[in-house]
This record gives sequence, structure tokens and C-alpha cells, in this order.
Amino acid sequence: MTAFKSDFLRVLSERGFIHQISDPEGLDEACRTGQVTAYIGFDATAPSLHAGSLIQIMMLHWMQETGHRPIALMGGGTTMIGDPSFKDEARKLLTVEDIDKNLEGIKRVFSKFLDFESGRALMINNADWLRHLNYVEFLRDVGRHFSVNKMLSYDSVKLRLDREQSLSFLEFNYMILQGYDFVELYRRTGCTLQMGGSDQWGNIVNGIDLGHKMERAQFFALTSPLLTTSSGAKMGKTASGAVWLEPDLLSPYDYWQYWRNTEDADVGRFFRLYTKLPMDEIARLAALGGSEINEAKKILATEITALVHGRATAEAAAETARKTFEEGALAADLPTVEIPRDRLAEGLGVLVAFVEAGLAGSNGEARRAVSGGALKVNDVPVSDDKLRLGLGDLTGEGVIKLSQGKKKHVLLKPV
RNA sequence: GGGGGAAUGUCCCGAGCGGCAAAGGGGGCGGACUGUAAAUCCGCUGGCUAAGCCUUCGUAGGUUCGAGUCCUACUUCCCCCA
Repeated sequence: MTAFKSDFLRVLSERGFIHQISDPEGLDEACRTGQVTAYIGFDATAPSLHAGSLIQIMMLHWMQETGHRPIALMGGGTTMIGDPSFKDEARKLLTVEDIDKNLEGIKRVFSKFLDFESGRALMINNADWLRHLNYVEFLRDVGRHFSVNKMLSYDSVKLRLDREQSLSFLEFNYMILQGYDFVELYRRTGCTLQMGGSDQWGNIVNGIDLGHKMERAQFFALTSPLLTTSSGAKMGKTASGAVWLEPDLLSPYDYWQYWRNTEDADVGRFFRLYTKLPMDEIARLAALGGSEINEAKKILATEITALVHGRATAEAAAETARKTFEEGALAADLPTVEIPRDRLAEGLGVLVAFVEAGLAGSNGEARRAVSGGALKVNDVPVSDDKLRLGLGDLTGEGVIKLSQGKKKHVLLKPV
């Protein structure tokens, strides 16, 4: 935990990425004296990674930054099984088509954080070796090294067992495949370190053991703390709760907003984890108190957005927010929904308008929002749910601004 | 193979004498207070052409004026015995 000698561990440590390391001194020494190759696996359970994976991506980034070689391992093979760690029930099986499609979206993110030029970072898909395994051979070569007694003792499966929920044999194999991945990557690239969230500890340690037995190699594990916001525990489960990294799934403006609304207490921690700003700069920003911390949050949001969506996009989002919140003006870059001019000309019900804008899930939900005073048209609260919008409601800019609450705004644009 | 349980509002947990759009909680959303924060308080949290109508309690049938609730079969899961 104390002073690391290698740049890599020192950076990770001071920025708060480290939760557990299997052999801190050994890893520190290895990082100090040579180039280490490490990997983190990403399963393709959704068409994009979300904010929860950002911490993993940043670890790979810092690794490359400090002179080592990161591998982003795409879980095209492991996703066929589904990781049961700390899950209270089995996930629905995805089809091969879905998995491969999801991977397309996931791959895209990494080029923004890693430099894949001339093998400085690698992207490998474990489908390459897992999807064509020979069952009996695999059991004899790899399976014999695993003790079921031991696997049953891991905390990661205890939740399931304690709740008396079924843990299928399929899922039970996940940690074996993950362990095998580690060995396979070692053979292919000399990879000796696996990183991941703290929920992956058991799986990673299994890989270390397997490395000892099959290759007589010294592997290392390094885990990061789990992101703990109120919604963190169920992250990725609810459709609206996930903060996607792909602009198609979550607009850069909304992404910026997400970070802008960071709790005071999280500001320093998020700066260290999710931005590349130097530590002294972060210390200064995090020390701001009272309402001044809002300035820090804006910088935080812009920095994090810039990493994922690019600097220009991030600054545009910041500017849109500034106009909307600080000037109360109508910013042209707010998320826009197009609507046929004819429909507007003949009169469009407010409820329908809000549903089409994506600010309400149904007419009924919009109706309730009206009675709760939550909806506004051009900043004027809606009091009558039978109100119809027409061409006369267009502002000088030729749009209609719909708002739900204080923070969500959408422009309706006739075409 | 035999015996006994369980499945509830398509976010989760969970109560439910045959009259139920179904208690309660978490989460989420909105309002007040603030600083686009936290904490706190209040409201909402099946759908619709809305004083009415439609669809919901694992699946399919049945009993009944009426079924989440009773019966039968099936599915999945748990426990006990072999």
C-alpha cells in the first residue's frame, strides 16, 4: 500500500485505482525493471460499455502512459457463458450474432484511450480460442487443475448459493474459461498481469493458480474498487440508469450532464479516476468549497466528456449547458427531435409532443407530469393536458422548447 | 424415482379471508429548500380516444355471477427422502 517504486503503480495508487494486488512487491519490481503486459477483459453483454467500465479503461490508459503494454480483451468467447460473479440470477443467453454486434460498439471506445500503433497496445478476442475448444481435451488439460471444493468457496458464487438460486453448470465454467484466457494470453503475448474490478478477484486468482500449474509462471492480479454511487449496485441493469459511452445511446450533452451532477463528495475522486489532469491541479479543484465547487464540476464534466467524445464535442456540451442554465436562453444544441410541419400545423397535443420528444414514456405519464407541474413549453408551465401546440408556438429560432423538470430539455423542430 | 414448497405490478424486494389496478419498502421521476450537489420534506411511479374502457399476479385449461386467491396439467427453481 505504501510507496511504490514503479511509475505505473505509483500513478494508480495516488489516483485511487487500487483495491487489491496479489503480490504488491513482486509486481512493483516487475514494473520497475521491465515492460509488463497486462489485460482486462470486457464482456459483450450490451452494445456499448458504460461509465462503470471507464475505470478499467483508464487503468489500461495509465499502463500505456507509464511505458507498459495493455491488452483490451474482447469477451467474444466468455460472453457465450455469462459471468455469474456476484449476480443473484443467471443472465439470459445472448446469441452469437448479438455478441458480435455488441463487440463492434465496444471496440470503438478503446481507440480513444489507447494507442494501438505498432503493437503498443493490443486488442484480442477470446472467441479466437474459446469458441472452438475441444471439450474432452480441455477437461484433461485445464479442467483437472481446478478444485470444485475451492471454487464453491468463493464469495462471488456464495450469493447465489446462499439465496438458494440455481447456479448452472454453464455459468460455473466461467471462471475456468477466464483462468484459461490468462494462460492463453501469456502464451501468445507474455501477459503476466490481469486487472479488473474487485468483483473479479476470485476469477483472476484462479487464473494465477492455473498459470503456476500449467506454465510455472508468476502471474499477478490487480483490482480496482467498485464504483459506489447509489445506483452503482445495479449499474447496467436498468435501461435508463446506464451511462453509455456510445453517442447513439446517450448524447454527449446528456453524458456531460451526468458528470456535471456529481455529488460534492465525489468530485476529487472522480477527477483522479476519470481525467488525466495532474494531481496538483486536481487538489486545487477539489478543495473548492460551497457553491464554488460547481466550477470544478463543470471542468470535471468537460474533461470526462472530452476523453470519450472529443474535446470540441465536450466544449459544445458545456456551452449548451451554460446557455440553458446560466442564461436561461435557448441553446440550439440541445437534443433535437424532428416533427413533420404538417402535424404541427394541424395542432399537436402536448402529451403526444412530450412522448415523441422522449421526455415521457406514455401519455399517461405525461399527464401525471402535468398535474405535478413538471412540464414546460417554451419555459411556460403546462397546466392543461388538452393543450395543443401549433405553428404559433414556434420561437424566433423556429423551434419549440419542451422541458421536463429543470434539467431535461428537448427542442421540437418542424421539418 | 418419492414427498414438500415457491413463482405477484415486464427495475428490484415483497404483502395479498374469492370482489384487486392489487398493501408496504427500495430504486426512479417530479416539486419545495439549495449551488444543475448531498441531507430533509411533499407528490407521482399499468395503458387508453379517461367520471368510462382495456391489459396485468410463471404457462394452459377448469370451477364460480366473479379467480392473484380454489381445482387440474405443464414449465422453471428450492428443500427433504431414496
